[in-house]
Amino acid sequence: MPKFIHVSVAWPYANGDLHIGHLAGAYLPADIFARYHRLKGNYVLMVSGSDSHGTPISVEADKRGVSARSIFEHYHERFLLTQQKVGISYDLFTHTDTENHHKVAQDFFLRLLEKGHLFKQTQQLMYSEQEKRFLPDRYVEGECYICHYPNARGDQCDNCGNLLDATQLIHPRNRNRPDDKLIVRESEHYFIDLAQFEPELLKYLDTHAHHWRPQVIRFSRNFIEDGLQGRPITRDIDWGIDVPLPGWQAKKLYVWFEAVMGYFTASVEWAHNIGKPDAWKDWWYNPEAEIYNFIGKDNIPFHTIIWQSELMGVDGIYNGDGDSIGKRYDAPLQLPYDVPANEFMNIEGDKFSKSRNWAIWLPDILDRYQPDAVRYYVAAVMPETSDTDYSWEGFFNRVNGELLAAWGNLVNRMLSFAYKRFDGKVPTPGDLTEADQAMIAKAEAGFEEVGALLEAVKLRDALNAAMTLVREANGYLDKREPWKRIKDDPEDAAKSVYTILRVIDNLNILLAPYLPFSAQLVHEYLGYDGQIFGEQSIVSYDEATRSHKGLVYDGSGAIGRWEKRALPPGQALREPKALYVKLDPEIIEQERAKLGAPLDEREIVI
RNA sequence: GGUGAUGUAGCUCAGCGGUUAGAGCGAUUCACUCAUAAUGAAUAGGUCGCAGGUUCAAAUCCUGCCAUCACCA
Repeated sequence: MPKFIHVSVAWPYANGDLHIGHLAGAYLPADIFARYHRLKGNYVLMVSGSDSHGTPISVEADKRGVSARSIFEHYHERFLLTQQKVGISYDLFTHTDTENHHKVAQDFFLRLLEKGHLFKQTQQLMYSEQEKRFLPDRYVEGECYICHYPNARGDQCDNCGNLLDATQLIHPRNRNRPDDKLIVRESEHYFIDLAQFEPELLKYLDTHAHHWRPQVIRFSRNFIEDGLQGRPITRDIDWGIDVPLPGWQAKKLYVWFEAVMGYFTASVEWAHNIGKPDAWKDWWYNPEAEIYNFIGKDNIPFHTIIWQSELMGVDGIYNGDGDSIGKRYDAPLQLPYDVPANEFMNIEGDKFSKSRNWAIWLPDILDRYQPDAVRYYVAAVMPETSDTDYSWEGFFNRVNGELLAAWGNLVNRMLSFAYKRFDGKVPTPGDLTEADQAMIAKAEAGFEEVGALLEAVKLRDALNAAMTLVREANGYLDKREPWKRIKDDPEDAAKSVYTILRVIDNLNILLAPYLPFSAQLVHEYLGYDGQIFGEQSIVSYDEATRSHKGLVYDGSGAIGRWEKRALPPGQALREPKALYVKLDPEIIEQERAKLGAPLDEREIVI
């Protein structure tokens, strides 16, 4: 029975390009996981989108003197192109400024209000007399009341690192208008009453603890033990989703409150786009479905506490409960089954920093390196259990020494040998020797072994297991020596060459979730037609007042299956070419020299 | 200050109560030449941060300390 697998992927802030941390933290693990489940024949719905709201977008817009909208549209476009280029196979990658997202977020708000999960409270906030508005914390500067550093920001002090309350700063001032007068003023806001959900949250964590990563469970439990506070879900800003209440139009929904809903709203949008408006319920109301949230560790409480509370609070929404679509499942709204949060990926030993440009930008490196090379290295050092380090020497060693030398070379050496010496066809062997059969059995057993690791979201271990089989295949060849036997015992050479091609065919599927681009090439060199995976494309969608673009995946033509493949003897091969570009050792120093230096944005070419 | 993580071969890491502590890379030697000089085999290399404790048995559990880091005050 196929399973319903929802792959919810963290929503990137659309205020700058995607970098290697995004890829390692969420997008690549999600994509590998989704591709595996598609090969298994499961129903996968993988969604994400650009986070269009929030202060970081406004800050970037002010810095450049343009509108918030133009900032997020610019980066949304670049996110689409970047992720298409590196092969992140979203069923839908949309953004949070769609009419659909606005409406669903407002409906969530109203339903939470109606069910008594919200309360109103007055807050003290910094108000600008010149701008006639409440200032976001980042726009306020002043003397730190802890360490007395004179240029602390309203949200955090860059000198002592403490998080600050903007209203307590000594001599507060408007960052953009030195002569402005700031006063503390009261403003009324809605809060979500998280404490109401505590017993259910603890029960939820208990029932999932056995298959969650230990650090995710620990962090979530500590968060609850520290005491769940009401959290404000509205703000006095002008860029965001309107609070859907009379008299509240000047305020907006807080970005953290509405952005996590994107997993749900994007599912609803996807169903609408494919013309089956209630198809999303197969994941969100189906008790058999499994929802996985792929995020970075900085986001854990939002995805193990806050999002669950929102979902519990709106249970029953759009499920035959006063809506036009009707009921499809008689079950509560589904909570995430697993939140496989990744740790951080540092760069050459130092933390990522946008301001110092200590970063590896995806559009930049995808200009120079193959997507599968980047995917391979990032998967090999994926921060699943602890922080890891991206180093250019590591990239060079892994790509040249493992991806190219072990796997690419195995494919190349035997496909070209078969192509030249066996008349461009898969050899027709007689009875295989014991060693041949054992080698085939080992490769076939990989579907169980690697598959179990992938299902447990142990992606680095799964890759290691597949690469171990690659090494064994190289070892097998060394013993069977078809290049010698072709001279003295051609029948025996036919057996070992057939065996190794068949092994390559199987290993290629095991590696396909990691290396989708080269897997397709190997598939074709072996003489097969058709696509292992579906097609990605960028599509424009119109709503009543505006339109937006999304990255979508069409798997209808995909023929790849996670199962043993019996390569047909006699099948015509296609002339193989080397799969991977060999890296020059010079790149190590060249790339290191780029770190920390300013980098201009360039057009992304697919 | 509190909480938590990390500290294992030259490097990157796995192992988290039980036979002589493992893998990949790097080093050395040998084999091979089909292949992008790519592969395979063998060898060398560790008192598992330090000090105590629990146990028949500890890298693995407990306590303290040191170092590094993260989160929260």
